[in-house]
Amino acid sequence: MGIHSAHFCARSPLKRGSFFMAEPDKQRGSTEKRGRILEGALRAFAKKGFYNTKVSEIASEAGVADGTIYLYFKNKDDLLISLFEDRMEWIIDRLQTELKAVDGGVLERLKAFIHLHFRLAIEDRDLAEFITVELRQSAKFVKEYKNPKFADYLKILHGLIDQGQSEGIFRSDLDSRLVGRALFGALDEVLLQLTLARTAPNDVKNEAEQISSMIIDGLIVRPHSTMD
Amino acid sequence: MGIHSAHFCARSPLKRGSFFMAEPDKQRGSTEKRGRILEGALRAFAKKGFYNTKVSEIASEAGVADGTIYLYFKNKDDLLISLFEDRMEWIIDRLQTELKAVDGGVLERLKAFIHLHFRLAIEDRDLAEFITVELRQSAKFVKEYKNPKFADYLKILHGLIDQGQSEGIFRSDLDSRLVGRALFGALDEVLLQLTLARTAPNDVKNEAEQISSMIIDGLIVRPHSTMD
Amino acid sequence: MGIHSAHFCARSPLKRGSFFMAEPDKQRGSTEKRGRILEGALRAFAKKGFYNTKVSEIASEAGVADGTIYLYFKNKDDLLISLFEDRMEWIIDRLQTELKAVDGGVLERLKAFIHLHFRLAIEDRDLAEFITVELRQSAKFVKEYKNPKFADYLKILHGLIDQGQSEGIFRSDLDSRLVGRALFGALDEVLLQLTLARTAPNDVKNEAEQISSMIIDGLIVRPHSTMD
Amino acid sequence: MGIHSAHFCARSPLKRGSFFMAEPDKQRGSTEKRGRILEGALRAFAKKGFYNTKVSEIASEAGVADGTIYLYFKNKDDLLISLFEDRMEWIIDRLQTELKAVDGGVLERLKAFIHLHFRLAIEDRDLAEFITVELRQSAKFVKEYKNPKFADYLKILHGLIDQGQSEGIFRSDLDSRLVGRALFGALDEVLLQLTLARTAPNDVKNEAEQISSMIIDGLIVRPHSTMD
DNA sequence: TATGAATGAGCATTCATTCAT
DNA sequence: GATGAATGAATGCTCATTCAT
Repeated sequence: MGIHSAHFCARSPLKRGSFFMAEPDKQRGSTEKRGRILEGALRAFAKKGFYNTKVSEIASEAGVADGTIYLYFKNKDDLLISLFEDRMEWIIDRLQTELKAVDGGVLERLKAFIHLHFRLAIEDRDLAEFITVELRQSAKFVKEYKNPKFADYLKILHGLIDQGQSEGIFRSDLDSRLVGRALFGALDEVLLQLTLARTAPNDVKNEAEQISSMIIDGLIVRPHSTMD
Repeated sequence: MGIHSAHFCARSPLKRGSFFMAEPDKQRGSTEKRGRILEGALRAFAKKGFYNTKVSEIASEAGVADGTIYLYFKNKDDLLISLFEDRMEWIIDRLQTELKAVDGGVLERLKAFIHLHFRLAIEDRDLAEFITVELRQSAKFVKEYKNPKFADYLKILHGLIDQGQSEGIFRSDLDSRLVGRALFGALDEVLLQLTLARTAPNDVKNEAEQISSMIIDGLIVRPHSTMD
Repeated sequence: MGIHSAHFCARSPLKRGSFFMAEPDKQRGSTEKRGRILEGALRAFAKKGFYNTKVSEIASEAGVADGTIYLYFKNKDDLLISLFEDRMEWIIDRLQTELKAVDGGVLERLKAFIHLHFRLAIEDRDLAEFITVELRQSAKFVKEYKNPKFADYLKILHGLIDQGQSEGIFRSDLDSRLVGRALFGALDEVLLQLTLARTAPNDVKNEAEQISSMIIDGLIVRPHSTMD
Repeated sequence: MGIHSAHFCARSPLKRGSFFMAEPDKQRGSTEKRGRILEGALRAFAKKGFYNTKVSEIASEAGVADGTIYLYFKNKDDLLISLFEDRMEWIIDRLQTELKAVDGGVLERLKAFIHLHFRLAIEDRDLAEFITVELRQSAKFVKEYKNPKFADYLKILHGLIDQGQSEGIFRSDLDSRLVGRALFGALDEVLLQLTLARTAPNDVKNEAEQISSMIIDGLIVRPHSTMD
């Protein structure tokens, strides 16, 4: 994981900075252990996939005992779901922060969205592999989990499109939810290849540009649409 | 499976053309059983996913004994891979046939490709679910399977883009392989939603139009690109 | 199997030499097939042991279909037992014939017995391995089989000792059944080594001499016994 | 198993000698469980043979769960091999201890060896049955196990013969390894009968005397050998 | 809290036996 | 009789989960 791993823990671990180490310590110790388990799970799931990863492997990646995992998570499924929630929450937070900082209109923010999507993947390959590969399976087969955080993620995309449409920048003959889906699918599939092939960061940036260009050009209003 | 199931068997089931039923009969008997098992597996995998499907469930879906499966497939992994090969082969055959029949240029053929992609999904929902959900996992975690048939599929898409580029119809500043991937990703993700939501066929057609329109418009050469 | 294999089939396969091949053919065909299965089983059991040998392996060794085996034997256990019966019967026949031909007293016949025991093992290594390795297991665990043919074999040995005792040549303070057992055990164990090590025939003869000498010298009446 | 079972555990169970029961406790707990499993396996193998014994039967004999067995042994084969190692080690230890205590020459020690051999069998019938019946099969068919502990056992016997030969007490025209084998074979076969027939201890002692006498008299140097 | 030994339900796979041809 | 595809009961082993310490 390395340098960036701490960034990926949504449950802000130590924002208080109290002067006393008495009782908060235990709190932090716990939270830190929970975080270690999630990191271990991420690493393991990225490497071997959810179904091929043993709970004991996660434990050893995390440096805790098998049983400890069950102090923080109900079961293996819950661990997977929690990992999604945690990472997606972090991703969403970051997306929103960075999008807010974008200086420009909807078009620039959509481009920023796409570039950030790829940038996150470069920063944490394990996370990228995990999400690209496990998201579909788990959404469908891990109990009845509805993956609300992923829905939130899509809502951001969807919102951008909506806004562009109401501002008259994007074609309004397209269903914004559909466009969001398609865009996510395109990004996700390309990312899958990038992570599996362990493409170099520079190339990744280039690919992001291309995807961005291809999609955007298809979305902007123009005199003669090819809509048949 | 129903009406269309027969269409999805790549091993052409009736090659005989002889007037006598002498020896082909035995051949067909076992080919048919192999086919039944593949169908059962498809149904079961679509319903519960590869890892949650028991071999005995596949057997009972197929109407054969558990042990029979091992007469036709080495193990559960091999069954999954064989199912991919078989269905992808069939899809590719059909794609090629229908694309050849398209009256028009590259643009029309790309549109036809997209429509056919969705049409196939409507014809066999189980197949659509199976491919959208299991393709990624298995490509990565089922032994070292490299999924050559899927590569063939992508090659068709990739070839269309290439041709469009050399004919000056599509932007040549885009990497055709990347575009192919992105397009597949968009189609696949949208299909995933359609199948999971069990969307009505009419809406599917409409969605295909939109995706087609959105993508195409981004690919054609126009005076002012937004390429940043 | 080779040259000697035919010798080991107790059910005399074709001693008649009739001029007509009409109906005897079927008879002989059957008997011959039964013999082939027994030979295949012997080879397979010698190579991999009863429990590690699949019925289908026996079938393929014998050049028949799996199901054919069940036309001649009730089940796998029965095949094992029949093989014992058949081979032991043959061995016993040969022992009795050769012992009858021995020119000399009990002492010479006991020596001949020991030599023949080893000689048979050299003639058919598979048979030797089969009997040394499988006899104990099967005697104990294959149903309630009491191995009457093996009892017959021991009776010959036992009878020789008895006779020697009543003739005053062998010590009569020893239980003849016990001596028989011990002698068989010694021969059997040494043979086990010989067959596993694939010792050359010449050495085998030498070892037979030694065993014979060692045992005999302990059995004959002498002025000062070490009986404690 | 009963009274004597504890004796048969080679891993010396009480190495502590400390006054405190602090840390050895855990150690002993798992060693004890390993021991219970070996005892259960011995009982089960003696009763039904290796191939007819289910792992779950061993578990229930040992009073542990099926899975527990795999915490201590790699698989069923490993359990068998471990059982051999453990029991043979114990037997060898005891043989060496008792032989060292023998007051007398090689002759007395050989007699002691034979008597101890039988005595051990009476003390633990299951062990006797297990070794007499399973030794051969397993040596040959359980993986590539070479049974080094059994080789050690034979070495003791072999060493006794060697010593007797160099002291001029035993005939030196016999190969000591061959004599060792033959002697073991005789003892083993007689033991097989004794255990299967559940002979009374008194008779066993008598039989040991006879075997001992028969063999010894054949080994000592005498003016007129029958070596032919 | 934390541990990790113990549990036992669960499952892929095998293989002796059957039976339609 | 002969075949060998089909059967399905049987079983070794795994691994998520528990719980005594």
